[in-house]
Amino acid sequence: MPELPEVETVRLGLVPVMEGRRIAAVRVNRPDLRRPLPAGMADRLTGARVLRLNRRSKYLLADLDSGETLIVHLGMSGRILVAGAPRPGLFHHPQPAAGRHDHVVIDIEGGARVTFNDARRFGLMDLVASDRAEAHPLLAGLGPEPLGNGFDEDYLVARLAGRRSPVKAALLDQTVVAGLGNIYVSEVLHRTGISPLRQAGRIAAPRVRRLVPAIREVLAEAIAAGGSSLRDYRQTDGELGYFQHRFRVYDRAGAPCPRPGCSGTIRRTVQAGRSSFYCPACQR
DNA sequence: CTTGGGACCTGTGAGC
DNA sequence: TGCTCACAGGTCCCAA
Repeated sequence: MPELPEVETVRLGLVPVMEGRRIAAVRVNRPDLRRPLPAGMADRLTGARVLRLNRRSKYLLADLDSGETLIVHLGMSGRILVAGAPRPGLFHHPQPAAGRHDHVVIDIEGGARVTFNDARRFGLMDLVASDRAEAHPLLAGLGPEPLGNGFDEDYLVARLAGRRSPVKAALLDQTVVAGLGNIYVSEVLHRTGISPLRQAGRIAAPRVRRLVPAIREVLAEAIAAGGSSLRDYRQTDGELGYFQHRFRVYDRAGAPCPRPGCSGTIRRTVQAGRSSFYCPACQR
């Protein structure tokens, strides 16, 4: 579900309710996510103050004043929703009913309630010492942030050189660049006129270089749109993202290619078990 | 080392 | 209405 833009949108929604605030209470309804929740998580979180909320690739990282960092991944179907708590002194204002897959509920001092909901339970949480967070096995192997300084044209040319896998797979490889997923790879390849089927190492360098600004553009536009909502994904206030209305190829099999002057038809194919969408007429 | 395939888990929509 | 199948924003593990 959530790729980098969706996770960044969630982070932006959580910053105002979590940063600088103390965690008042934590309830775990189901500890068996993709991996078991860390031992004693509720106790280790309770009372800690959130210093800063960061993102690395598709991971959210909450640095706590306890010296630990909470790592959260949303998997395919994970959501984080924020609700205001009942206001003291007022007529009782009930919290929204607990949802079917509300696995972890975090109450923030001052009244906000942050709920982690994940139907498929491919998401995960872990707690690590903050000074060793980057070395965490989940994070250590990640490639550069596509919106950061460590990602540029020369780097990508070098990383794709010699690769025989399709460029679709190469861009989904989180050690090459961290944060792209199935939607945005398809969108980037359409914008650059590169077929997802093309072998990564056999794309001329000038075309590889064009991928870099295209990746940055697509991600930035999607973040500005609050991400893409297909099924599960919501912003933290429950609103849908709206970048799905701007998809040029993803989930649009049979539709005419939106590229000006192109008369092709969007096609769906399967690569490594995942759908790819592209225009066979203008993507080569 | 790289690459592909299956596994993990639940929900939804299409087709019969 | 009810069943079955395909498919879904991700990642890990294992075999070739």
